[in-house]
Amino acid sequence: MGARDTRSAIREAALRQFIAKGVEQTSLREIADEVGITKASLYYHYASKADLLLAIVTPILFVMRDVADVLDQAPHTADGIREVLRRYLIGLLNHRAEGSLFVRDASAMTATLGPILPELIEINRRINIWLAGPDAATESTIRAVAALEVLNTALSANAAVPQADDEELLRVLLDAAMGVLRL
Amino acid sequence: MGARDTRSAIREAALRQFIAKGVEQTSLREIADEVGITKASLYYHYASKADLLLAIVTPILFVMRDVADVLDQAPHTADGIREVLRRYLIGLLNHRAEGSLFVRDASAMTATLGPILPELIEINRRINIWLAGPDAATESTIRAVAALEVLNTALSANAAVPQADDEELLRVLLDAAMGVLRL
DNA sequence: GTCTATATACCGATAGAC
DNA sequence: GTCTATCGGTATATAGAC
Repeated sequence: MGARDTRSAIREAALRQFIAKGVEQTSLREIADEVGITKASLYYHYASKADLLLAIVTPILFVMRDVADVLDQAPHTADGIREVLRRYLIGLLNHRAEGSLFVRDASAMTATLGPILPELIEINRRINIWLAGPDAATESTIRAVAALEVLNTALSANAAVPQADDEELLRVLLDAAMGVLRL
Repeated sequence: MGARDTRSAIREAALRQFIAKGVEQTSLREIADEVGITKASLYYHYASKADLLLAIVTPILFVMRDVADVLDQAPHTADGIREVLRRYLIGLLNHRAEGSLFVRDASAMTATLGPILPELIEINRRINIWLAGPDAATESTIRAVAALEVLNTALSANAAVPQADDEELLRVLLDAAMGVLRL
């Protein structure tokens, strides 16, 4: 097995166990066991547990950057807002496994992800402010936070609504989030 | 300081640190230090870390039981649904500190809360099914999950929307959740 | 009830042979 | 790249004096 394959196998085993048991509840030995190597060999591929976790969740950072990049160009109209929400939701659906780590293990993320966490928080803040709109009334801000929460339902929908396919999740959650924003 | 006071002080210090740093990232020594006793003394009051965590989050179990108890009596009409959601949301607002542990540290909860977690999951499932209604179409189920997610926004609203008071959170989130359910 | 001291175990991480 | 062996640290939990 080449280096690329082993690295992938490590990330996949780690992601699976992180989701199943939690980040802190999963030791590097357990991950190595699943891959079929020793803990010391795992350290050859990833310098630390934080490094491994970072490699796993960076796709989420890219999704958020992608959304942030269109914020200033998108018109703050019903269609513009729907387009931003759609982009956010599609990104989550494409990376729901990695994304679910953030909601099921937010404490571990905060404790471990030094470099990228501030950027994620800042992007999230920007999206919230943009969604709330120029008036920035308290009610609008609450609705903006709640609308994103609706989209985050995509991360746990597989467990709660297994019969729903991605197209239906996209359509229903997008419509529900727009409703929360009263659009 | 009597036994009752020490026990309360332990729970309060633990809750504060669990929220600030996460359950797994908080050691019993750190909790004992904040209370001003030693770790060994803490063990006199709580038999284990799991025991302490259980004592902290049981109010949430009572809230959920309270909601579950009215499910079968409440009519499945707009008014009946609003009343169930209101009860759920008021319960969360009254115990948002304890409740936020479940969303920020769900993995630790799963790993630690043996006895009560199955009951919480079962109640959550019952509420979802009741909310989705007798048709149980996929879209209705998705909307039910998303509506509860909107209410859960109350748990993080203090950080995201500090200027919102509880009355406004109750009014806006309840309205938003009803909107998600198309009522 | 609180303490000091300790048992036991596992963790993340490293050294160095192959 | 993978291994064996180990370091240093901290965790939960317990024993027993006061």
